[in-house]
Amino acid sequence: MSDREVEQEKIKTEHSECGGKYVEMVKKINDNMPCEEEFYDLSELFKMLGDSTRVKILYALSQGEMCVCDIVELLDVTQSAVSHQLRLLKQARLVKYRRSGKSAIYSISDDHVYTILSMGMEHISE
Amino acid sequence: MSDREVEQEKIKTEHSECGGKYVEMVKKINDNMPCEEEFYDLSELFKMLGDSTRVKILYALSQGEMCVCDIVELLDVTQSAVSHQLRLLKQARLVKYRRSGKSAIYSISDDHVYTILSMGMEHISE
DNA sequence: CTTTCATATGAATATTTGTTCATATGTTTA
DNA sequence: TAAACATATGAACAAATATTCATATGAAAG
Repeated sequence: MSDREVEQEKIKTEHSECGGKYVEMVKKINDNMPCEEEFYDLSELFKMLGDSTRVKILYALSQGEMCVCDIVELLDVTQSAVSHQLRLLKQARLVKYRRSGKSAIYSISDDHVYTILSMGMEHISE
Repeated sequence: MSDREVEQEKIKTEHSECGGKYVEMVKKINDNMPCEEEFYDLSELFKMLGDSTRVKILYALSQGEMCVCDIVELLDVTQSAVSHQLRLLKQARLVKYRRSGKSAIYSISDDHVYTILSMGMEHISE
């Protein structure tokens, strides 16, 4: 009996306590549950959007590419703080950048980011 | 001169240092910038999705309503932890619940939540 | 009315995270 | 090459957060 089957048995038996109304459904969901890593990645993605400084940066960049000092002006945040957050956003591949002379020009890395942001904005305006 | 106008002047003058290529754009964006509160709410929303326990809970509930002990079975998390997280999700109005006998039955509070989740999942599978 | 089951919650703890400060890197201009 | 500017980064600190443990509440069954 595989670990998975053992787990299934556990659900069938132990779970019957609380009415058992949802046991079958839970069993079915359990079979199609995304793996740990997917949930981790998903939460990491949202975590990046879960800070107001970063969300402001992303909003700004959603209006067009700009350099770090533009962002510093636009938001009321230290250059250092912006730079640290940009590094995180870059690591998460939510933004990309290129150098142009003394400046570093940042931009949103793909449209998905913009879509998720808009979805969020739509949601909160209710 | 209003505070806003003073701010505008600051952008025009101080900002000209770094090339000035984006000054006009930044000025324009600054005019249409959502307020602090909106950014706060937006980041709070995403913060709720930015934890793997909560994201698992929401995924589970996206498959259908279920009681706390179902969630505990499905995820590998303590009943206490689930309960604490459900409280946060409830406060953020991402889930709602009703009582049924001894059980508390939770469900996703509206379709937006499901949409945002799906968007996220789509994004990470690249 | 006492016991049992399902859920909630407060306090404590450990970890994560964001900002600040100082300073380093890299690029242009004088 | 030195000075000025734009950005990046390491270390330290403070604040926020997630889990655990113990226990409380609340509902149903005996």
